[in-house]
Amino acid sequence: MSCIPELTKKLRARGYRITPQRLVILQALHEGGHLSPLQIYDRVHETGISEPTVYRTLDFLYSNGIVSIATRGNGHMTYELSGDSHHHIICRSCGDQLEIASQLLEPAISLIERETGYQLIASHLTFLGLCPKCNSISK
Amino acid sequence: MSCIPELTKKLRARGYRITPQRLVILQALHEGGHLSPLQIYDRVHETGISEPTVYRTLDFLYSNGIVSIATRGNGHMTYELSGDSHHHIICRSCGDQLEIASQLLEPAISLIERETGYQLIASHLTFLGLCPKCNSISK
DNA sequence: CTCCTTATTGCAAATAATAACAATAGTTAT
DNA sequence: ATAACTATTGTTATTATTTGCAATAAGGAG
Repeated sequence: MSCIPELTKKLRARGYRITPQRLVILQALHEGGHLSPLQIYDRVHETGISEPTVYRTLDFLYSNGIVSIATRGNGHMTYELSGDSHHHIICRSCGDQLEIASQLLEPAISLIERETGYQLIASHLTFLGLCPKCNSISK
Repeated sequence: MSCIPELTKKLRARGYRITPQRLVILQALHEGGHLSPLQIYDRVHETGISEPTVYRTLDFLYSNGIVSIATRGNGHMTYELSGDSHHHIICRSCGDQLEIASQLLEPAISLIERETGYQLIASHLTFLGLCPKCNSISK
């Protein structure tokens, strides 16, 4: 969806700067997929990047729609590159995860955009639910 | 949606226990609306409830669908009672919040439930977007 | 009502995340 | 290239959140 040159252009246009730290963290996310802040720190701290920078960079990338929060189970967040749009359901009982194709949500999203005037950034939503197995047990 | 007697019944059926601490925290959420863990702790610590208990109780209530995460701006989460179902859009640029009626999402949610077999817990979703004002500026 | 089982709590300590601020280094213009 | 402007970084210190474990108490059985 957004390759590096595109990204840098967009960010610079907004007055932000492209730093080695940001590129390294993007790279780590590219290689690692879903990662928590500390997992990212583990991967990059040998280059001299500090912990606060990891957190700040993730906030920054998140606010700019470049990474998304992939899961928020029990407070622990993991981040991943936005891009390929899909969503997750997590079973609140067994923790199982399932991907949802983005098409299932597209109608609702454009409806919301029309109703509210907002432009949504909805590349990775996470739903909480009960998987069929746990659902039948809990009855 | 779920009054206290109902709740206690449901939780006990699952093998959990109803403690004074849990009731006090529920009460605080009932009175306070959106609250962060530490805001809740401020409200209840005079009753002797410890900080870890606040966090653990919120996790517990969240896993059981009794409270929802209301916002996750910059990592700071606030919790609120589930129940009256509505959703939020937060403008990633100015932070403005808007409520979305749950009806807008209901079709998509039941579609997902049919497709996946999961039963969704989707009383409070948070979307990130750009409000009309910020959207026009950033062009 | 009393005993038993074990979920839940508080305490103390460890880890994760954020804030403040001076120093550094992208970026644009000269 | 060089200079100037200021976003971004690292350091240090602070605050927030989680963990381990012994002590407590909720809820069911007798």
